[in-house]
Amino acid sequence: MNSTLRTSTPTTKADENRTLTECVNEALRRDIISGAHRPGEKLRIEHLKKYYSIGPTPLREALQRLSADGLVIAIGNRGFTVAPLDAEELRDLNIARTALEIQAVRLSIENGDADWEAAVVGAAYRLSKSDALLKTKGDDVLDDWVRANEAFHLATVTACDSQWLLRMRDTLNAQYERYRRASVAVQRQDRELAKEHQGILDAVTARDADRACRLVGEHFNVTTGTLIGELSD
Amino acid sequence: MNSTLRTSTPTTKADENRTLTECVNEALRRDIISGAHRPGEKLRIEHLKKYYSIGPTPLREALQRLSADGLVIAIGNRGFTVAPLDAEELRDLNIARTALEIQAVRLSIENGDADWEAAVVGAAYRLSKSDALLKTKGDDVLDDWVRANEAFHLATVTACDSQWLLRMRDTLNAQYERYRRASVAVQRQDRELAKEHQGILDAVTARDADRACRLVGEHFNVTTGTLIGELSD
DNA sequence: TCTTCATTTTTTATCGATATTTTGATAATC
DNA sequence: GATTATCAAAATATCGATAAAAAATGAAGA
Repeated sequence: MNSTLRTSTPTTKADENRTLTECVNEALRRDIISGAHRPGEKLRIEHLKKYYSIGPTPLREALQRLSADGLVIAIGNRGFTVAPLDAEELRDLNIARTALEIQAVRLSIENGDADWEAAVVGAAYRLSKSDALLKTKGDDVLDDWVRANEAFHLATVTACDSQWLLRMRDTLNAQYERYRRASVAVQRQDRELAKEHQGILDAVTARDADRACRLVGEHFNVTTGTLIGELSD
Repeated sequence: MNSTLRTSTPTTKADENRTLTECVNEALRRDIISGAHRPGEKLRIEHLKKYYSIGPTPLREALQRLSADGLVIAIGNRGFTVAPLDAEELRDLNIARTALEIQAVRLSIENGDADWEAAVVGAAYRLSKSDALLKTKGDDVLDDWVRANEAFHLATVTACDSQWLLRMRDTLNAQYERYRRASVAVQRQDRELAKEHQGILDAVTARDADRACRLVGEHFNVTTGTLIGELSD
């Protein structure tokens, strides 16, 4: 029943059993995070209807959900826009996501079992491969690196045993990803990202929560600093 | 144009300029937090249509927004239910909200100016009055106490200078408030709540961030412990 | 008595049409 | 010339109706 929505990935079998609201919600989310819909852009219902080949009702429902997530700004009687990007907000965002990440890492180190630790080591190894590849090749491996990077950081927090912590973290990560994608600095690997990740891994396997949290905080601050610098240009 | 939605508060002037989606969203939110719609309850569109005297479209839009906030569970083709309450989730929730609150308090103490400090003192004084009243009288002052309590804690964090931190905090507070309301322990003032609040105030005015964070964390844990104990009965 | 399957009923999801509101352009007034 | 008023055009919000899906009902067979 569901037709393929105008976005990169083709319709999967899983889509069959989904409502149009869910499909268009995910498509819009992807397109906003990836930058296909640019920050500040007006999201006109009539336009989106054609773009995603869908009626106005599921569209509006998806937009309402996204506005609760902060990816879309909804103003009564004045429609919807993509949430804008702004250097000051990025600083703000980094504060909140660091608070959540650090607590999640701390709890994971306290609670995590051997399987968790192994998964972290695996994700770190995967990321180190992608890191190395990124230095030689260019854009084509960037998507892979972004996924591996996210997967590594996610692995470090999965044992925290708090769904709410992870949920809030997800929400903020989606926001943060927009800033990362909007930047060209992801390609410029001036920093020794690999070493920072290795340091975090070492602290995690040593079960040194304080050190791990400190390193994660610094890691986030450096990344954010780079992005802010670029955004202020 | 907007008719009064079936909820306690009467239509205010501000309502005039709001969309029905916004109105019903707030009404539903209030009614879910207050417990008028009980945890786990099925939210049937047909029923709500009559209850709030409104069409299905703004209703569904509001429900989608609330599901992004976690107050409502939306399952495709199976409609909406009020998110259930559960002792394990409360523990989880408390972890996340404590992480945010503590970081917000720490930043507020670092950034807050004299005006902020004065506002905290004022809110604490207001709360102490309500605290005292609660010991003698009963339910009729409970709403006032809930407001004063929330206002005090909010005052301690407003200078944190991170909208995202405050936004996430709001989301989790709404959830937490449901557990508080579902409990009868709010009335049982066994604990020396007033003293705990006084301790937090002292630490804040002394600009002792570490002590303030520790006290807030303990304060949250004790409150949550009481609620969990009651929920497990 | 318990399944299984078909049928009915209820509930949910979606569309198309309409009413309302805002925006933009043009004319009128100070 | 700047400001306000008026109207037309566009966009948004909302409703009622319909299509689609799930749940409930009940009959037939083991």
